[in-house]
Amino acid sequence: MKSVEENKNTNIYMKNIEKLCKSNNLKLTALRKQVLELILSKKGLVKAYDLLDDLKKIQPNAKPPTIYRSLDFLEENGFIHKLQSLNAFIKCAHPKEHDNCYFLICKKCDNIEEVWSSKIDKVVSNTSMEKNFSPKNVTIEISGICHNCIS
Amino acid sequence: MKSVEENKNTNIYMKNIEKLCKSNNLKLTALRKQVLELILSKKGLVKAYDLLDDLKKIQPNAKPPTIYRSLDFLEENGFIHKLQSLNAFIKCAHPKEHDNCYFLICKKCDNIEEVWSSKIDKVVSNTSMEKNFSPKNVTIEISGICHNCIS
DNA sequence: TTAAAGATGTTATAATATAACAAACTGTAT
DNA sequence: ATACAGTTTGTTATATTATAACATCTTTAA
Repeated sequence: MKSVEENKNTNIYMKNIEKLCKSNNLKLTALRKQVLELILSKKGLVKAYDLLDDLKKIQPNAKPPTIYRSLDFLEENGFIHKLQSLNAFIKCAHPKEHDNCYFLICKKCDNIEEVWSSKIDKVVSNTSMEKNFSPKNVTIEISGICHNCIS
Repeated sequence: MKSVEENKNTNIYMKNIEKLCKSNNLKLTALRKQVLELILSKKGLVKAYDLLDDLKKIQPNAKPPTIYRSLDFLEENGFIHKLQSLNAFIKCAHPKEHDNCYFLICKKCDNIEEVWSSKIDKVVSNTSMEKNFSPKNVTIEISGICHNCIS
């Protein structure tokens, strides 16, 4: 059961996404919206097939492609991130506000912190430039122990 | 068919790995060595099941766990890397010489460059420290267009 | 209004990875 | 040498993650 506060935050988040889709001419269809809402309803990470199970409760005929297509749409447009090292998905904390971000993944409590840092961006673009490499997608995932779990 | 030069490099590489295993008290068994040699025999990336097919030519009874266990050993000890965004493996360019590294992955020619940079290391450890996060494993994969493919 | 593009439905299968238990091997203390 | 503990490998089975291919429906723009 979600708290009133959480529902409120989810609503604000969805309103923002709807606005962003409108202004970017993106089609947030009923299905895509439903999938995103399911992702938001989780505290942290979501696995594709867990999401599929959830979706099946609403749309019993949902199949893997149903989920993966929506995930593709949401990821391409920066509303969610895929954590490559975990084969899992998570909502973007600040959709359309920044390009690259990185993730601090706690091995103990599974908490994920999405961090944005101009310093990281700068280092990535500088080191890429040195190699005459033109970066498009940046994956930075750091697993370790978070502040809550360091005793 | 590999050139004389490539074979020579592979031999030097393997000698180094053998030395490292000896000094670190690691068991480079025949199987693990064989798997590593198969990885070295590829120019760049290797997929686990391609490797399995290769291994089957030598050991017809090899099964997925055969490969994955060896890959685990090789990765744990820093002799190969797993590219999380591609579900693929690649030899480590400088085994035991540095901790973290990152990868420039060309979308056009599939070339992978392994890069080490103290600047990246510093930024990762600094930003982690700011968040009171203790990093253990760092995944940095940058896909884009390499210097050869930028026209 | 109709053709083209895009989104979804559906079936099937590909690709990646691990669990669980048995057997063989390795090192070591006795 | 021997027995035992720990590690590695063999083996069967299955779990998990993801996409191909084609049909149908919807939306959009000419």
